[in-house]
Amino acid sequence: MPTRKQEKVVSLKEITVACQECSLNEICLPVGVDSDDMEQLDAIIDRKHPLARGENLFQVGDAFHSVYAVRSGSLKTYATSEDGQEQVMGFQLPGELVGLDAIASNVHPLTARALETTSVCEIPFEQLESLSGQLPGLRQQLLRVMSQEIRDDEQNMLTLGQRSAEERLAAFLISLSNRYRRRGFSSTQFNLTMSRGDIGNYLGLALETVSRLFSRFQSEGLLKVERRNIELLDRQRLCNFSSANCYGDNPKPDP
Amino acid sequence: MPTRKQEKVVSLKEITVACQECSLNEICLPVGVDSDDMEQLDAIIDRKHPLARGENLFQVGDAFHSVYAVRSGSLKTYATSEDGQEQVMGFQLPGELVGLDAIASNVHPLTARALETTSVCEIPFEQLESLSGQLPGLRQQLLRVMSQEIRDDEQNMLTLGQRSAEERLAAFLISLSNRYRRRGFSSTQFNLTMSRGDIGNYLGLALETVSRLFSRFQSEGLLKVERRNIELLDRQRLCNFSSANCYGDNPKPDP
DNA sequence: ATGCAGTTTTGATCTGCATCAATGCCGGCT
DNA sequence: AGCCGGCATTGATGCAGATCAAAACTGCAT
Repeated sequence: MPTRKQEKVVSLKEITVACQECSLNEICLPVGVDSDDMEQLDAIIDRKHPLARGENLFQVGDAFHSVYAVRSGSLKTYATSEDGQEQVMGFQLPGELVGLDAIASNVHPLTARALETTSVCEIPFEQLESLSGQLPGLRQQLLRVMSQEIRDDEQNMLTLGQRSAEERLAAFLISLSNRYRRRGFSSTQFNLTMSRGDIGNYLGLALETVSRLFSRFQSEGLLKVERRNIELLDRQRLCNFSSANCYGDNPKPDP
Repeated sequence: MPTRKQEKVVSLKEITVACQECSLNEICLPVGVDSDDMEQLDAIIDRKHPLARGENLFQVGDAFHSVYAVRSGSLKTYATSEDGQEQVMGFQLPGELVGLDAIASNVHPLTARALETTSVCEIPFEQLESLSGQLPGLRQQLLRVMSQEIRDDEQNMLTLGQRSAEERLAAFLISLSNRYRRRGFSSTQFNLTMSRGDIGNYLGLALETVSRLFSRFQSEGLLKVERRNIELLDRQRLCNFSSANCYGDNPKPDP
């Protein structure tokens, strides 16, 4: 996350912010839910106190009761195969939902771990589901969010299936950049909250390959990287590199 | 599909089968929907006449109006990148739904093409969505189906991200086998309705690699392959090969 | 400060699979 | 029947990226 200076000094006392006042309002579940309805949604949402870096929100095999929206910080989700190795499935930034993959089986198929101090909203699924029966806006939004997740996963399959290492990393950085911009953070300068190993694992690459590519991108003037701090210097060129469609990706420079 | 002798002689005249009488009833959307409710679901479903091999059900960029359930035959879904190359995202067998990835954007992000003569049920999404507001069973089932698709895509990411060519093909065959069994077909002998190229593309492999692996699996006594006809001879060993969890995969031999 | 553990970088080597190329096979069409 | 075009098999070669190895850096605890 871009700034995390305050993590240690902020009061751990829970500060309750209603959905209406939440700065993520516009990019979280409530999109498309009108304000009368939002009160009802708000009523079932539980704000938990923050997780420390390395703490698990839930683990593989845990019974499924709730989905979670990230309020601040970030998570990684990963599966563990029987031989013990991890496969990172995704990273969640503020405003994004986790746990939707557990609805079908009622058991979490992935572990969600905090990459930094992270707070989430807990949304009990049974209540969300039944509320969505009464509120068409909420129901539609829930379906849209799930559909988008399917879409994103398909995009990842494409990346893993036929992109080169360089294309994968470029696409990953552009995606992060877009997601940060959407949330009002800088899209050209941000902190990677995950390790090189996590990135490589997620992209199907060795961590050494990720590290080498960062060095090469830097030497080619595409970006500046210093440990986990990234500055994208030539977003356009990076975008071309990624062989993703970059339409509307670069509408205007950051504020 | 296992048997397709009748394709050419079957009457093209549409034979309407209500969901209640459909043999896919138990594995399609109606699962968990009681019979009173099913009549309502049935009323909005439109049975289209069959697609010929190579025909598209919908294409990239088409406006989204409906999701479809495969009744018989099979489809592949694929994206096309701007440089014109395909990425196969999945194969749909009878009882499976296509098009759920278009809800978020209202535009189909993939093309769905018939791999053989294929018939589908069209389910207008607006009606499905509003009906799901009234029928909790249907709503829950819809969420489960979407959640399962997210789950499956995650599984594919794992396969693409860190499995060897041999593990990928083994996992693919086991998955097909399971899906056929679920539908009441033989799980040990079936026809691949897709080309080697499609399989390779889907698995992130060159078609030559797929071909070589088939030959090798055959010489190792794992299976018998003759053109597109597959017979799994040692499902257990193949399953171990796939390094997927095979619990409950092999409960009993085929009838 | 100093030391230590985790992370990252960089270098050297190896290998699985892609790619290129050629031949064989089957099914459809005339 | 015989030809043609798409699909599949099989072989030879090359390379992107994995793996192995070691050094450098960062932050934390003493």
